[in-house]
Amino acid sequence: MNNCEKQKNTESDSCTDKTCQHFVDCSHCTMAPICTPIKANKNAISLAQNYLSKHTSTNANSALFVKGEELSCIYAVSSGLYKLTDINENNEEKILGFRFTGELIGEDAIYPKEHSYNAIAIGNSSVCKVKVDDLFACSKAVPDLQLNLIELLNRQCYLSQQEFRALISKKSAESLLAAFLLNVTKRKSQHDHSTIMLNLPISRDNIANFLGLRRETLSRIFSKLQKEQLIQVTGKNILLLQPEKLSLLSNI
Amino acid sequence: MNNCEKQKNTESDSCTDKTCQHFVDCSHCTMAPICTPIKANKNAISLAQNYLSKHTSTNANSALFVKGEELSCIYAVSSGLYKLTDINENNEEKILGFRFTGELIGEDAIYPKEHSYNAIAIGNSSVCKVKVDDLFACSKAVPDLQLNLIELLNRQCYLSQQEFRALISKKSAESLLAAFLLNVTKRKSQHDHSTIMLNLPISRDNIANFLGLRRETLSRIFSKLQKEQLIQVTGKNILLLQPEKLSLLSNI
DNA sequence: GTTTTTTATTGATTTAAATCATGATTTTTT
DNA sequence: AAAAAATCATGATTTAAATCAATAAAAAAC
Repeated sequence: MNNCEKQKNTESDSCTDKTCQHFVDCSHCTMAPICTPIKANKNAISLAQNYLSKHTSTNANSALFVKGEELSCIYAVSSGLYKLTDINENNEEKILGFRFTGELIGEDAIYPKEHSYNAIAIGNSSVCKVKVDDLFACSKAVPDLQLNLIELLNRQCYLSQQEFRALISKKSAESLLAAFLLNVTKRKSQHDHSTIMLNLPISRDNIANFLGLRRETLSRIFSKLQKEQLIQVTGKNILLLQPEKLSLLSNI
Repeated sequence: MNNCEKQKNTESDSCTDKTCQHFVDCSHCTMAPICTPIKANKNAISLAQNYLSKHTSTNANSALFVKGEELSCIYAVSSGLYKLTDINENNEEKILGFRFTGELIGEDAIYPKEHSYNAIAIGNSSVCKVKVDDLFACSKAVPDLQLNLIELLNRQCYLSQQEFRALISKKSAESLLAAFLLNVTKRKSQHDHSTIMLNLPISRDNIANFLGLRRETLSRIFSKLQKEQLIQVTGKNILLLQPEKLSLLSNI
């Protein structure tokens, strides 16, 4: 059986598996829809042995995979946070998005069969992974699995688009930041239901990079929103004092 | 059999079917991967009757579907061009993307089962459509169909992301336009292999809207690029005189 | 073919964000 | 615990794009 399952059964906060540093609860795992149909189908179990998710961790600032790498697995973040990046002509990093706990990574490489970005851990992080070849082979035998897979892939496609949309309707720096904070809050709340207290372990530089702003500009906007009592920043924690006002701002 | 097929067989430039105004060649259709496996499988034909693609047209400035509408079909553009839009608080249109011949529309609604944007025809346009419920039911019976479907959906997800990336990585108005022209050229060349002569029936207002620029700014950039001999504009036709230089511009 | 409406260009001015510059915090290393 | 490095904040100045304004050119309507 998969490592996720093992860890869940230990009911422990730490993990005996050397490849794993965090407690993982499969019952809330994003990839459950493609793991559970297998378990209900005895004929499929042997097929599935190869693909069922394995848990592995990535050290802070290390790559889970890099751009150009051939697709072998798709991943679901089980702890921590990853940034998706590309390097431009001038060797500068451009951040294309972030992936929080419960979100998929690499699933958008199924078509060109090659990763189109680098996936870098922000802080020590971990993922569950499934081998795509085995997954596809197995899904031929288990119709329910296929439909779940399609929906799972589509869900991430939808989330990625939402993340982009917050950016391209771009108007002022202020509305960009407001939209970003709301987008992240929404995504994180799917998992931990903390709607107004955001723990955001992303550096200002990284946020500015993603939003296409200069660090100085972002810093000024953070100060402005705080002065106007819309947010309260305490280190990496951001308290959204008036989410409705932020929402108005994000739409202007 | 489906209407696409019929039209192909007529070998005519016009179509007797009242719902159809254009010649359609199924052999190059984006949705062929989900139509052809069916035809090779006799048992599946009866199942497939309901979902196999139907050809329908949309008048200029009319909606193929609107935001919030429940997902019933996914579409492949067979002629013309659609814009994907949303309406903001101030009742202003925001263009989220364009879909050219051969590209899918609505496929990203599979997860929330509800369209997240309006699809509006730019000029008289047409699509092939497949019913998703029937398609999914049928794909349970035909494993090859499912895998093709996954790949097809993922391909569009990839293309959509490329379209967005052209927007978020760039800073100056000039690099935005350069990236847009190259992105569109690339996408259109997949279909008609005209790499440097772009027929772009999108108004300046619509391009500016999509790029997040003001019409005046876009107009100035068009003039600038033309003065610098990078492009030559003749009405709706844009000749990319120096694509390499545009590419350099787009990366700055 | 002419008028009306829409769409596109170009100039002058204002403004929001970038850039330049410096110091303050925070984090990491030793 | 001190030193070094990285990150963050804020002021002064410059700049690119927005805004305001006025035509010009194309489409659409008559």
